[in-house]
Amino acid sequence: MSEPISLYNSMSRAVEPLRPLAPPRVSLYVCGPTIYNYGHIGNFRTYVAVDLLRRTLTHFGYEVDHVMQFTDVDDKTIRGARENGVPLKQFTSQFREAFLEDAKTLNIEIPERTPNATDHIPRMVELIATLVDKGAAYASDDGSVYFRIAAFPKYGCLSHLDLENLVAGARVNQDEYEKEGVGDFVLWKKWTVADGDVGWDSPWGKGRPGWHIECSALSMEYLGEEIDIHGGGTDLRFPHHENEIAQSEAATGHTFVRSWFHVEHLLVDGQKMSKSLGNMYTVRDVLARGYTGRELRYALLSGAHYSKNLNFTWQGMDDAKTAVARIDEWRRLVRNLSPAALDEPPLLQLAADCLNDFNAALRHDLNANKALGVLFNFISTTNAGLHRGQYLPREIKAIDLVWTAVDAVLGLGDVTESSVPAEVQSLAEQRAAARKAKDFAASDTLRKQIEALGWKVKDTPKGQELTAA
RNA sequence: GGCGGGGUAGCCAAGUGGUAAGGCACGGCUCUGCAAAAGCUGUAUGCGUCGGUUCGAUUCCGACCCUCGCCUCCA
Repeated sequence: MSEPISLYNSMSRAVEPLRPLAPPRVSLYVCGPTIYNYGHIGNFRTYVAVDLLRRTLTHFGYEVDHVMQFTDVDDKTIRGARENGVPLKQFTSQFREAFLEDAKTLNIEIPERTPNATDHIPRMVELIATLVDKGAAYASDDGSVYFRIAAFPKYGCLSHLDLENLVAGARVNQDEYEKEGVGDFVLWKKWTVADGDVGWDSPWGKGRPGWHIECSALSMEYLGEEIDIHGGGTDLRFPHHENEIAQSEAATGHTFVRSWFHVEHLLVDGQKMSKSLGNMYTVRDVLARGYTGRELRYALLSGAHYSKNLNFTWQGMDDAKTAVARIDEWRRLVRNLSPAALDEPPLLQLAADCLNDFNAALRHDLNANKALGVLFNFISTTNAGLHRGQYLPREIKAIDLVWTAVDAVLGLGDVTESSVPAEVQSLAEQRAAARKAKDFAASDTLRKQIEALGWKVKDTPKGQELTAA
């Protein structure tokens, strides 16, 4: 049984109740990365937000059918392959793998299907042919095919741009003289020398698909002509998604997407990421600075609502690290108190309230920050009770189950206790002996040695506790 | 020029027509050999500025200031 949820639809510019075509199924298409390089944290901000969406949908009882393509042919991938002297496929596959690894680092659930664009060229050609037949596209003399914007009066409906201003815009490419209209965009690019051995045969000659057509083709191929949610970074709104709508609806004659989900960009130190500023960080860069994927995920989730700019700073990463440590500390406490092995969650009003508030926050356009606030309030309250020993084992179980439910959405994961190295263990034993002998000078020295090895010692009523720093 | 997003404590960030969640940082206390962790507690009479509507506005309206983004292939 699926529960109602509201999402901001950037087409209508309003938060609307989600009304899937065939509940409980929700079809979700997300524009994936162009795999010519490692993804940066800005890319992953988008995919973490999408992951929050899919986990939330699942949490509320929907069956998510999620497709995300990998763009493995375009100017950048072709250039990269040539510069490295390797076949296109070889060049892109390494970055496809890297993306999946980084997604795993961030505990992002992999979509049900992740097709490569180049595996579906015939489907794209077919779609382009349909558009040509319907008069919505035309082949130029040289063998490229363009979409005819004049044939699609709705053009601009998503980005709310009007063609008059488009023409006045500064960045219109004036070089493509073959086009009938300045706003017309390419569906099929004729082969050029720079493409090397990359190219496919088509009714219009050798070439490759334009960027926009792949998403239309793959979305329709896997999810049908009309889908529930289509998402991606905010920059894709125009022209990419606008063009997708034009292509798809001109071909099918009906609605392509019911709700548009756009994730706002991430900034670094208040500025747009760019190579020249040296602030384009990959997930790997963040790990290299000593942070974990969990901490990055927390920072990405809590930094701002998905619809607003998120300002990434190293200070923010430090804050995230401490916040995650607070959660972890609470989790250790709960687990060490051995919750009862029960299948049925017992009644604990506190736990029920927490889940209700948590759900309410998510239901309203994925308010992750508010949801986290609910969690932290729960942590504070239960920490006090747990330290006082006021809960019965079955109540501790109820607390434990709250985390299970909440983390199914947040995806922060549980602390994984790494095994204590023998050297650290040995130092810890010496320290325990020193403390017993009340040789606190030796004890403090040993603690420093243990810390130098990357571990923290904590003295508890039950003895020392070791955790990886 | 067109369209849109922001301006809330030292930093980050929710939120609502009735008197401000949460995280981080900081101070005090409890606990501790000392720490750590945790708890308790203190930090915005205030939510860009000026007007207006209202019994009452940070929340609605108007003007203005500042800032960010998009306007043809960048998540």
